[in-house]
Amino acid sequence: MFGSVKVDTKTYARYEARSRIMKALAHPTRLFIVDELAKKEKSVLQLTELIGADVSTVSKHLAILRNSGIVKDEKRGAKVFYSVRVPCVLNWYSCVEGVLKATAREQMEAAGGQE
Amino acid sequence: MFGSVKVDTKTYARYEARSRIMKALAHPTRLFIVDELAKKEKSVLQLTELIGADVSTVSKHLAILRNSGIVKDEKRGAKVFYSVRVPCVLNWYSCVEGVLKATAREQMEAAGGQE
DNA sequence: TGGCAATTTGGTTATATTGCCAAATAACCC
DNA sequence: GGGTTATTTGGCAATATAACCAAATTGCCA
Repeated sequence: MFGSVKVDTKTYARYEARSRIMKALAHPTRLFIVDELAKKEKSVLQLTELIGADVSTVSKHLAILRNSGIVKDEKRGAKVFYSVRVPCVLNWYSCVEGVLKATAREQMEAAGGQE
Repeated sequence: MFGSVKVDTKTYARYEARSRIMKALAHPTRLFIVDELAKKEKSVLQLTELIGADVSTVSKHLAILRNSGIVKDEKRGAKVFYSVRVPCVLNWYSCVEGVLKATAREQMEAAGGQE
C-alpha cells in the first residue's frame, strides 16, 4: 500500500495519524459532544443526559475524542469535566455545511433541470 | 438517542449528515487521494498506481468521496477524472497538524517533565 | 471503614468497513 | 463486430465499531 514503487512508511504513518483525528469526529454523537463542549465544559453525566444513551457508551465516545487530542478532561472530585482542547475543529462546520449545501443544490438542479 | 427528553429527530439528522462527510475523510488512503487530487485531477488508474492497491479498492474509495460531495468525477472517453469539488477541506490540515503537534508536545512534557 | 456517586473497563452481540478477486459495463480503435 | 483498456459492481472473508449490561475503579463523606 502507498507506493508499489517505494513504500514510504513515513508518509503512510502521517496519513494514518491524520485519519485517526478524522475518525474521532466521524460519528454523530461525537460531533454533538464537541458542539456541546464548545459551549461549556460538561461532566460525563451531563452529556449522558443530553444524549440519552448509556453512560458507558458516552464515556467511550469521550475516550475516543480524548485519545485523538480533540478534547481534554479534568478531574474535579469524583467528576470528570471535559472541554474542547483544539477549538479550530469548530471552524470545519462551515465547510461541512458548504459541502452539504453544494450537494443539495446539485441534486435539485439534476432533478428539476428541465420540466 | 439524542434526547431522553425530546427526541429531536431533525437535530440528529443534521449531525448524521455531517458525520457522513467526516467518515469519508476518516481513512488514510482517502486523505491521500484528496491531497493528490488537490494538486491536479487524476484518473482512477493514476491514483491506483500512486496508492498501490487494487483498482477496485481505489474505485470504491473514490465512490465514497464522491457520494459525500468532496470530490467530483468527469468522464472523458473511457477514463474518469476525479478532482476536488470543495477545496475548503484542505484548510483542515493545518488544524489536524495542530492537534497532532499539541498531543506530541504534551506527551513530551509528561515524559520529560522532571528528570 | 463502609457506603454512595461518577466514571471507566470488560465482555458480548450486532453492524459496518475494508480489501481482494472475479465478473459486468462502457468507450475506444481496428 | 471483436479486441483492448478503464472503471464499476457483486461477493466474500477479515477486521473494526458501536451499543448495551455488568463489574471494577476512584473519590468523597459520614
